[in-house]
Amino acid sequence: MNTPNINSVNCNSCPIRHRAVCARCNADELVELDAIKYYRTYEAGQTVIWAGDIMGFVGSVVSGVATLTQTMEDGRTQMVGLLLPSDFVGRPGRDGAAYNVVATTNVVMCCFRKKPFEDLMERTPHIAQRLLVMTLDELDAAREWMLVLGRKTAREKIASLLSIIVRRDASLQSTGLGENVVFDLPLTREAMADYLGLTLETVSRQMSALKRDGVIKLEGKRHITVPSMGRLLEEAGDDSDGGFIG
Amino acid sequence: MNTPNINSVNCNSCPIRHRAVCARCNADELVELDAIKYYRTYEAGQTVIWAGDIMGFVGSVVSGVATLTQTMEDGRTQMVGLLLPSDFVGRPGRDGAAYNVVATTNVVMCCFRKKPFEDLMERTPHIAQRLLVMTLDELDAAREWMLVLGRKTAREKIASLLSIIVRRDASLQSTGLGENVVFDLPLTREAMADYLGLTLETVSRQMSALKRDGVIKLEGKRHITVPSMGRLLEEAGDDSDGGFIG
DNA sequence: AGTCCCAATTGATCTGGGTCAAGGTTAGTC
DNA sequence: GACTAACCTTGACCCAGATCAATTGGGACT
Repeated sequence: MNTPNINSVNCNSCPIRHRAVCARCNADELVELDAIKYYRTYEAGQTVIWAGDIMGFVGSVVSGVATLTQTMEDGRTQMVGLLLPSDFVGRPGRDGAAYNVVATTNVVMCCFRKKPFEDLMERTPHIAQRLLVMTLDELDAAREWMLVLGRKTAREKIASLLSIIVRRDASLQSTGLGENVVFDLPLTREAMADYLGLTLETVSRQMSALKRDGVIKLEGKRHITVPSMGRLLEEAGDDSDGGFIG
Repeated sequence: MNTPNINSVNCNSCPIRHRAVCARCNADELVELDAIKYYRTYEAGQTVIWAGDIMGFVGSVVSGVATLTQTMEDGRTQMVGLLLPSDFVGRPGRDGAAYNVVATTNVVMCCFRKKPFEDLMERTPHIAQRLLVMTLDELDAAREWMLVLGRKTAREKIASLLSIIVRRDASLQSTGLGENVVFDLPLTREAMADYLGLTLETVSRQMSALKRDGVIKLEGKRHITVPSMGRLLEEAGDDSDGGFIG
C-alpha cells in the first residue's frame, strides 16, 4: 500500500480551500472550514461510492485519479467524468450519489461533512459563486466530450483523451507546455474505452496505430511521450489550438 | 410571421424571475430585475448567436425551442444542449458564447443585460445559489446524454430523445403523465441526428421502425402519440423509471 | 528461475449504422 | 391547381468498429 502521508497534506494544498475559498475567505471562514475538514484515502480500484448511495460529504481530489461512471442494467458502462486533482465531488443539496465514483489510482480526497458545508455555503456567498464557476467549467468539459462521443472517429477519440490529460497535467503544474511532452496514463485500456464509448480492443489497436505513425511513443503500457503536441491536436480533430493552454 | 405577443409575456411567466429569483426575492430586487429585463424574439431557423461572438446578455427561454451546437471544421456537428422553456442561456463572467445557439422554432427569450445582471448577482447571493442548482441540473443532463451518445444503439437513442422531450413537456405543464402521451416534435430529423450522433437517414429509419413496432404513432412528420410510456422507456434502455417524473 | 495473474495486443470475422442515390410528401407561392 | 423547395423516406452497398478468440508481456509472488 502506497498511500501518501496525510500529515504532509497541509491546508495550502487543499483545493477547496485553495481554489474555491481561499482567495476571498476571511480568517473566521478558514477556521470554520478547518473545523469540518478531513481527509479520506482510497486504494487503486476501490469504489468511493455507488450511484444511489447516501453521500455524507462533499470534497475534492487532492492527489490521484478517480472516475465517475454510469452503468446500464446489461453492463454497458460509460464514464461521465474524470476526476483529477482539484476537481470537486458531490452535490450540495442532494443526498444520493448520482454516479459510481471509483479510484483508478491511489487517491486522497479533502472532504467536508455535507451539512456543515451547506450551512457555511448559505452564510458565505462567494463559496456558491466559486462553485458556480467550477460547475460551469465542468459543464463545458462535459459538452466538449459530447462532441467527442458523438462525432469523432476512434483515432480522434484517443488523441482527444490524451490531449485532455496532457492539458490537465500541465495546468496543474502551471508549467507551460512545449511541443514535447512526457506523461503517465492514469487509466487502463478498459477505462479509456469506457470514457470514449469504444471497446478495449479498439483502444488498443488505435494506440498501436498512433505509435506506429509516430504520434506517440510508448514505454511499457502507460508511460507516453508525445514528440509533437501540435500533431496530437491535429489527430484529435481540434481546430488549431482549441482551448489548449500553451 | 407568427411571433407571440410580447406584451402578453408578463413577469410571472418570466422563468428567471419565476424560477431563479422570485421565491426569495424581496421587492427591491424585483424592481431592479425589471429595470434590466427585456425580451428578444427569434424566428424558426434564426441563429441567436455564433460560437465565439460577444454575448452581451444572459437570459432564459420563455417559449419555443433552441439548440446549442458545436461544429468541427469539416462540418461535423453535435448538439450539446436543447433549450426548452425555462432553460438558462449564457454564462455570467464570460464574454464570448461557447456554442452556436439556434432557434428551431419561433423563440421568445427573457434577457438581462450581462453587466447589470452580474452586479445584481454579486449583491444578491441567492441568485448565484439558484444558478448553481440550475447548472448542476444541466450538468446531470449532459452526463446522462454522454451515456446515450457513448453506449446506446440508434433505436435506444431515438427512444431516449423522445422520452426526454416528453418528460420536459410534462414537467413544464406540471400535469402528471399517464401511459398515453401526445406531443409535437420540435426538431427536424437532421436536428435529431445532430443531437444523437447519427445521420438523418438512420434517424428516419429508426423512427419508421418504432412506428412499425407500435412504440409510437406518427401523424404527419412531427405529431407523435406514445400509447405506452413504459414501453418507450424500455426501448430507451432506461432502468424501470430512471428519473421519470410520473 | 518458474508460475500465476491480469493487462494488453493481435487476428479473423461480423454487423450496425454510414454513405450514396433515388423517390415521396407537404406547405407555401404565384 | 401547378410549381417549388424543404424535408423526409427508402433502398443498396460498404466500412469502422464490435465481437470472438488466441497469444503475449510484465510484475509479484514463491
